[in-house]
Amino acid sequence: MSTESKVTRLGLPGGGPSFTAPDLWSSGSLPGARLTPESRSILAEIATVVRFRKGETIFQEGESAEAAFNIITGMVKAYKLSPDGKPHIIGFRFADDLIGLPENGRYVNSAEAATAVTLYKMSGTAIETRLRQYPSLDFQLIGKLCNVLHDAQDHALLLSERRAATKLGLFLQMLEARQGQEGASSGEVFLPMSRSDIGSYTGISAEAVTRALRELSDRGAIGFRDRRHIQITDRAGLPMSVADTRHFRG
Amino acid sequence: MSTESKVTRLGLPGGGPSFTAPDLWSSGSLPGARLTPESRSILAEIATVVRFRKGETIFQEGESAEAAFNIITGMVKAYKLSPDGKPHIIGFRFADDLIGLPENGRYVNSAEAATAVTLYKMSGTAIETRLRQYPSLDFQLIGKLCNVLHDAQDHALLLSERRAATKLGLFLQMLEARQGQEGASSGEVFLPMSRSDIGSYTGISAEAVTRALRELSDRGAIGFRDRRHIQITDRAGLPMSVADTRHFRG
DNA sequence: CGTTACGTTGAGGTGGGTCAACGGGGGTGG
DNA sequence: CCACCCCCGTTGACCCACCTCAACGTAACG
Repeated sequence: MSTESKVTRLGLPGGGPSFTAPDLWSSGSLPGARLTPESRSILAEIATVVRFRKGETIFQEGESAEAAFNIITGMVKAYKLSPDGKPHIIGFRFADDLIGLPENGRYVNSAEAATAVTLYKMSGTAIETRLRQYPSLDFQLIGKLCNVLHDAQDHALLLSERRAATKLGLFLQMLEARQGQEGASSGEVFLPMSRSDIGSYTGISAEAVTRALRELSDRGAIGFRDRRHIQITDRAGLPMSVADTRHFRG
Repeated sequence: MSTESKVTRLGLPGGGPSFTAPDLWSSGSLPGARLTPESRSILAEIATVVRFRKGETIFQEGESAEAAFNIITGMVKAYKLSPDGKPHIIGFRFADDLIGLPENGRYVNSAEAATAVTLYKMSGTAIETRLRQYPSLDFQLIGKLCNVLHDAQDHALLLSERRAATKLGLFLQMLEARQGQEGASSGEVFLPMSRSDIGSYTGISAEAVTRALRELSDRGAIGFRDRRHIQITDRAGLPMSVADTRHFRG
């Protein structure tokens, strides 16, 4: 299923795990500051590089959690199973993101490779040992967790919107912010995932995704370069889709 | 607005902050294990007790985060503002819960006292100092964060459900699990919050909350003792509200 | 070039939003 | 202690946005 290659401490591509960790109370450094070289070398001792092909399952909800992962390249879909058994996407994870954090020894969600991905794989028990030894390390982990938590809360806020166009507007803003971190904020958003995946994340059907994008396009808020590349032409117009369409009463 | 009382290290009611922290990889102890007496006394040094009356704001999204809070008694509503300015409840917090965790020095959501509440208030910079000194302390904090994150993901899963009755079923299950931790799992759920608050949390209107509860009642899944106390009479029947009502095609 | 999955568009049905009206309970002031 | 009031909860009526299904167009893959 997956290829796994042992690497030496010095041989890790990119110099070892590098998930970003914003500050907590002291807002000194910029959001997105990476692990210190020191921390990275500590984690590099226990990291291996693994690869998954598109569509492969990385881990599943409820499984005994033996390792956490740090994405090097590619995109990962994080999902949970609804009570009726259908999967719902709870997040898209990109380079530098940390996935596979457990609770009580078990994964709390599933993860699937949305594209071909390469990951650092770190044994949980080894991480735990290192955390107890190096205070600065888990301090950065706490910051990362706050970041993931923030994402989850934003997702919930998106899901509580009623109109499909508003959901898509927020979704595009989220993607732009993510992609803008690592390049010029060109105003163009890349959608690597399918309409169906977007629907699963935003809580609407794939058809409604198409129609909502068309609505935003008709409204002049966005433009299409192709089906996977969207230009944001009116950034302020994205979230306002609720207020002005609101049907007033006589 | 709020009463604040300095307390000595030994004088803290209950012996100091006591938020629960489940294990990460090593699933040795039960979920809900509290801080060790050692950790609590460390935090007790920097904790004060504060009180808020029902309806008072504890902190607001975007404010400079000077302190984190640990609930002693009462219930707190955590909410965020939608892009259109309306508040959406993202969680209900109870005794032992930790609130006010910041990102980049600012609160990421607002909190309001839903009942009269008493809290431990801990200065952020003091916590940060302690975390750097005592590795075991922030290790427990990491566990707590995973727990909060899990809650946020469950909330998102609830919001992605379409039928109101299913949302309410999941909501009742969540409340029962929370309340069951600290007492006999009597099958009775207490709803301290208003219908409107439930609607805000589940993403539906207050009227729809009433109708969904009635639907569950008609279905035999729940029974009413009064408007705030619900008996769960068919636990398995709560989540199935989607599948069986599903309109089939000919 | 065939096959398959994805994307789009259209038509019809429905769940829940919205508004309106009423009932009930708790708090306040007389 | 009672009267009043205001807010919460409930119920009904109507309508719209989105789900569902179906059909077709299109890109990706061998």
